[in-house]
Amino acid sequence: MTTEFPAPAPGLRARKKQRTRDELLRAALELFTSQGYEETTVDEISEAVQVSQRTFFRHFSSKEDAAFRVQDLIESHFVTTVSGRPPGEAPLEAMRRAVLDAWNTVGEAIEALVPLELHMRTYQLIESTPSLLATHMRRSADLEEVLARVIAEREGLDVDEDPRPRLVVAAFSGVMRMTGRRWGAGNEATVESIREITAAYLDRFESALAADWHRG
Amino acid sequence: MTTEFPAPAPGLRARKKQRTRDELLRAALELFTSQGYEETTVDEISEAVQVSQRTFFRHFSSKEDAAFRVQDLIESHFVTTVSGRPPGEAPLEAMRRAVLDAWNTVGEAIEALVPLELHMRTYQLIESTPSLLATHMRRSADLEEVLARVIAEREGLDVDEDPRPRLVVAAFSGVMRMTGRRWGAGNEATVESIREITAAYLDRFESALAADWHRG
DNA sequence: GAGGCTAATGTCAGCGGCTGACGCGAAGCA
DNA sequence: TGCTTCGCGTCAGCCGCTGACATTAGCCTC
Repeated sequence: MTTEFPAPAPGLRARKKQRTRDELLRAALELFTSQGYEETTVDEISEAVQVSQRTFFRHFSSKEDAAFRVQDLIESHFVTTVSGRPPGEAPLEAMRRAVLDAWNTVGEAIEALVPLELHMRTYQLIESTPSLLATHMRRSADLEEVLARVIAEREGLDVDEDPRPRLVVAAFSGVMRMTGRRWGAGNEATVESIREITAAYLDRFESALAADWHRG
Repeated sequence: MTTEFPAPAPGLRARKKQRTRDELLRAALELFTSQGYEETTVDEISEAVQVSQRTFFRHFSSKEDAAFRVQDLIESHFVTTVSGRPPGEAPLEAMRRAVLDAWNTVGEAIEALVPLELHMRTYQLIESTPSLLATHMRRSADLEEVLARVIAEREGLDVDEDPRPRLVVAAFSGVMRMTGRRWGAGNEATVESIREITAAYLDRFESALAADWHRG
């Protein structure tokens, strides 16, 4: 556990670097959420961490990059979880379980970067800031593509031949976007809250798909 | 027709202004499509029209604004057309007819701004430029909201009470986004081509919705 | 543990998008 | 004709972002 193979005990330099990165991220999100994204200057962020502006851009490719850093983590976490679902599950079921699972386990991973509550506020900010929302939507489209390929592979399908993987993912993503929006608009900025909303929407969605629409 | 109420015969100054605006738009799109959006400088655009950079920003709130000016026209044209459909038509049918109608009539309106073919190339550019695509998707979401309200009003529904308007519009928009993408990826950059693709996709979509899925 | 090597940061100069302030000259109007 | 308006040019400046070079502090080897 101390000096093993996959953990080559990062040296002081690496740790310092990581610390700077973390502090920059925290300061950025704190400033973004407290005074607005557009209103926050990269100079302000760097100054808050006592670092030059250039250093900020060495750690984050852009101001937006900082805003979406935690999302990166969450999304890759989700993709990994989906990939790990047993092959027997139907695609929608796998994604449903994966997203609920993910919300249970991703918390501590987030917490290692920034306080969970800070991320929740950041997400609300993304939903309410036009330029960030635009990027968020494009990123979601990218994620859909990745998911479609994962699902296609699970089912042994060619994503360019069979439209169903993309369709399932599109429907699922639609529901997820809806929940994200609904949650972002509300006041319950907690993980439990988003888990609940997600579960509720997915349940309704799936039962609506499965039910006989021509009966009650 | 000459000096009527809604057309107060624009004076020389107004015409000059309009001319400058048109030239700027054309030059911008021409440069965007020929050398790329990010690679084009506002200075280049202004210089091509022999005006100061400041003048560009007096006519366009941003570089992006120029890229989406024609889209603005098309979208408002489409919304107007939908609003004008007879109330008897079902929502999906109204939107289907509106979009096909719109493609027939919007051509000359576009042509009044820029050559049609230039707009077609611009659309393809939007689809293939990340930052523009992001904005495009956010704009589509805004348009969905507007459409949902139009549909809700047609049907005498409250858009915040009944989810169906938003659902229908979401499904319709999904199909439209798909056609836009497919068309943008292809080589047939003509209005006829996009009209054909649109009609084909909508037909398949509607029949898929209407058909009995449990029979061949 | 003294040397050189390297990686993280600071500094500086500069580009491109965008804005406010001010002045000018031409179009509109009395 | 003279006054007003308004479209435009100019200038200065902020902010996001980048390349180039200097500096220093961790590290690595002898």
